[in-house]
Amino acid sequence: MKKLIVVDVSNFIFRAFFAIRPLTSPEGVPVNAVYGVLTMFLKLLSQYRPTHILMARDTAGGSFRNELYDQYKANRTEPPEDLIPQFALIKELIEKMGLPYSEDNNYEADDIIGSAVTQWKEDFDEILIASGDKDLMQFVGDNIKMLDTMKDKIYDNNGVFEKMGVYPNQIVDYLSMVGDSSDNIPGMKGIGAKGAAKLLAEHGTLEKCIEVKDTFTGKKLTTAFGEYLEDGLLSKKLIQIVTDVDLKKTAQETAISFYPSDELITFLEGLGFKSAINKLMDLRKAEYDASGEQTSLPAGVISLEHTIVNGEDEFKNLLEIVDSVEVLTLHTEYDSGDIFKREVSSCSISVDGDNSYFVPFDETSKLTKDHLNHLFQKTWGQEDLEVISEHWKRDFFYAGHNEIEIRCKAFDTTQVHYILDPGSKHDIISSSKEYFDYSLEERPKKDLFLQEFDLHAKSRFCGSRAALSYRLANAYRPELKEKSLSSLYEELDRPLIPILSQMERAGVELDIDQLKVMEESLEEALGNIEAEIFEVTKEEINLNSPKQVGELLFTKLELPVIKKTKTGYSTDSSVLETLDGKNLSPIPGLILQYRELGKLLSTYVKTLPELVHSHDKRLHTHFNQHVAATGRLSSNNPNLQNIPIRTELGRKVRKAFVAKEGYKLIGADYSQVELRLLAHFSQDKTMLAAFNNGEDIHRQTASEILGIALKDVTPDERSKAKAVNFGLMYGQSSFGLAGQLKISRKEAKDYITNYFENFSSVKGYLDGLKEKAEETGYAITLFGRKRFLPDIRSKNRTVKSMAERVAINSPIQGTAADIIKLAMIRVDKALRENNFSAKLLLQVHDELIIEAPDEEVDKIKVLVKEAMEGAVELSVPLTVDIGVGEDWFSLK
DNA sequence: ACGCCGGCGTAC
DNA sequence: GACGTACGCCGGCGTA
Repeated sequence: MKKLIVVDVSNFIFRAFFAIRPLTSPEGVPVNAVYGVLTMFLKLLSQYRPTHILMARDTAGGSFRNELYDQYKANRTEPPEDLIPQFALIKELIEKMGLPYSEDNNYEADDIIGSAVTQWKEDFDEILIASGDKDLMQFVGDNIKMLDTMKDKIYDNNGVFEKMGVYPNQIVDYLSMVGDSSDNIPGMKGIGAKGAAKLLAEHGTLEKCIEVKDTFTGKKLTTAFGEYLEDGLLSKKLIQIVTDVDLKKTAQETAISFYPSDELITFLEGLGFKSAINKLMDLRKAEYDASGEQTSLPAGVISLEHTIVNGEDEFKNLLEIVDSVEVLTLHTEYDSGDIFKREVSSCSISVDGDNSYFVPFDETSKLTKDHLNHLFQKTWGQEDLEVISEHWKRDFFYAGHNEIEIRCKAFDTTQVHYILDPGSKHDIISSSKEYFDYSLEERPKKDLFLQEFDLHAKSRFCGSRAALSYRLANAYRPELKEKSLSSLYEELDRPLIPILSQMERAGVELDIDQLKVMEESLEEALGNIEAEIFEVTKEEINLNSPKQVGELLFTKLELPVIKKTKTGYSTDSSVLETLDGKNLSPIPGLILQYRELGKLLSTYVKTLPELVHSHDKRLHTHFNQHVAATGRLSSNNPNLQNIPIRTELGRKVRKAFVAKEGYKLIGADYSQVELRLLAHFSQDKTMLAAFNNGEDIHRQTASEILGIALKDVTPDERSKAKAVNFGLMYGQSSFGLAGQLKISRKEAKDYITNYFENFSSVKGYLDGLKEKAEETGYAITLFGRKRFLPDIRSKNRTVKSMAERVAINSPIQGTAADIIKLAMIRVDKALRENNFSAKLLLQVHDELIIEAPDEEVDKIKVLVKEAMEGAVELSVPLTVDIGVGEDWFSLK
């Protein structure tokens, strides 16, 4: 994204001089304009973040316009006495700051600006003209906008029209008629702002007006077009800005590389600018990225205005504003944490990133539910409107639950930020800091849902979020394009949002009675194990405390220390298993049992029933789409993506996840997606053949690395091969594999060596991933999802290796995540199009759980299998296993 | 009383 | 130093 700001320096100087109270340097020289200009420059850099800048300066002499018209600027008095010495200081300031500038003895700053924006239009994605001079509005168009830094307003085509009553291409004609008293441009006497706007609205141009002037009636108009027509034509010549001045610079040469030099600091010290120096010193501490570009800047000032809308007329007025725009933020606040009972307590709308309208709908509001529904219909209900929100999934949830139709285009700032940089934070406070160095108010913790805030505080809190969301969306759009991530958002992550919201609404039925039975038996078993342990130790400790368990095992019982943690002895399951294998004491084995049961009890059996919702007696998890850096979903409150399956006992928890009466659960899981992706990406012949022949991949792997026949592979050999397969995708070392399989490092190393000899292309592929990531700075999935890995260029070997493992894992895990997201969209679409009542309930990374009425089950099985297997075409088949049952345990 | 962190264990 | 991505429980410790 290349963004040029062209600064009208003289304009800045005069505005700064009059805006800032008189100041003098330690030496007694007036410096208020210098100070003001410096502040404006810094604000420009931090708030509008240009990549390029050009300071357009006037020179001392007159311009060609004085030859054209001796009265040009004749009404200008000399600049105020206090300002005169400051011109040279500002010139010096610009040079000491190293800001690119341009000037020409025969032309004014306006001409430099006109020439720059005209000649370089194609070189930038966006150009802002920073000036208060209306004349310059004539250049506004496609990617050129006018920036008023004093009011923090940006005028595009429509903005110019709103302010002036005419479009940018009519500005010259407009000013020719109206005149400009500051430059002593006469205009046509008798025509004012309204008259000119009206004439131009009717006839388009001054020339057209002249053609039809004989039809004009009214004395003023006829005199203006008679007697004062020449004035108008002369005015036009004076107003027209030259666009072919030789700028003596290329567009590239305006790139900013601003770093506060010692020289600049000394200069400012001489002027006595202490606070500005502090700001600049902060800037020195700011981070610089690999290319030397600044990644953070000193605090910018964004001034926002918030209007409270709490009456019929204001509401109507707001609806009119809403009607007139194509994009807006609608920030909703809800009144309770109960997802089914919550009501909207307020809406904040911003249509420009500067102003917000706060519409309360709580008990203090004069507006009714009808108003709210009307507002939703005008926003969420509009197909051609883009609505920005920081939490669209919540909005979809509310809308779905309340049968409000959403037809607009959803711009989710949180999700888009995640796509732009999945490894970072995505909340609006962090993003506002990151992009604008703007500190949004934190949500007050204690005052739940803002109830205790007064109206103004609420409007400020919500309104600033709405405005900043708007600004963020503006900043994200070009970045999405630039990073080629638009279609990922539009085709994958955005369509998934309403689907996730619908899954959360659906929830899953939990058989609490079953868990109660399980709870009692677990409690009893735990009591027994505890008693057995204390029987031996003769001392009661808290078995849930790793610290106390460590003391027991290694201090009291003096068992060999296997592994240490940062804080002391490790007592994790691998340690306990090792100790148990040595038969030195019954305690390690008992603690293992205690841990397994305790985990089940505390995390699942006791906790899940507490989270069943009174609304429908079902569990409603939250699926998070912007948490896992690879592109996976995550689930919380409760986490339904880590329900036990590996141990016999743990797996029984799944019996409590049941289909509702008359329905079945359908489980559909991708078979070995990640390994299939490894085969596809690496194009390894052996691996491709294994999958294409429908072999058991782990058995096949064992056979290859051990050099034995498929039929001779033992279960133990197969399980070791499985560990090798998975380890590879995580970038596991021989050390790690050895530790996991409890074999020697030598043995582990041999496995890996044998693996790479037999699957020769895999090694090349994995090494290629690391190299590619180091070269580009990111890891990328089949669908183009990028994960930026600055650490991969680190000099610290540990840090670098970590990034390399991520570079290996992310494309595989991330592509699998993209595939199932696409599958979910396909499944949801197919269910809808065929009017099935079956619903998606859960996603567990490579598995979908659907609840279907008994009579739909057979059709849904076919539909889901097709939708999932056909999500993407790979070099190996992508197969899905389907099971149906009354509960999650019994899927067959 | 509350929050944060470490250790641990569950899933894919 | 050594296996990727998550969430959540518990104990322990520091601060209120």
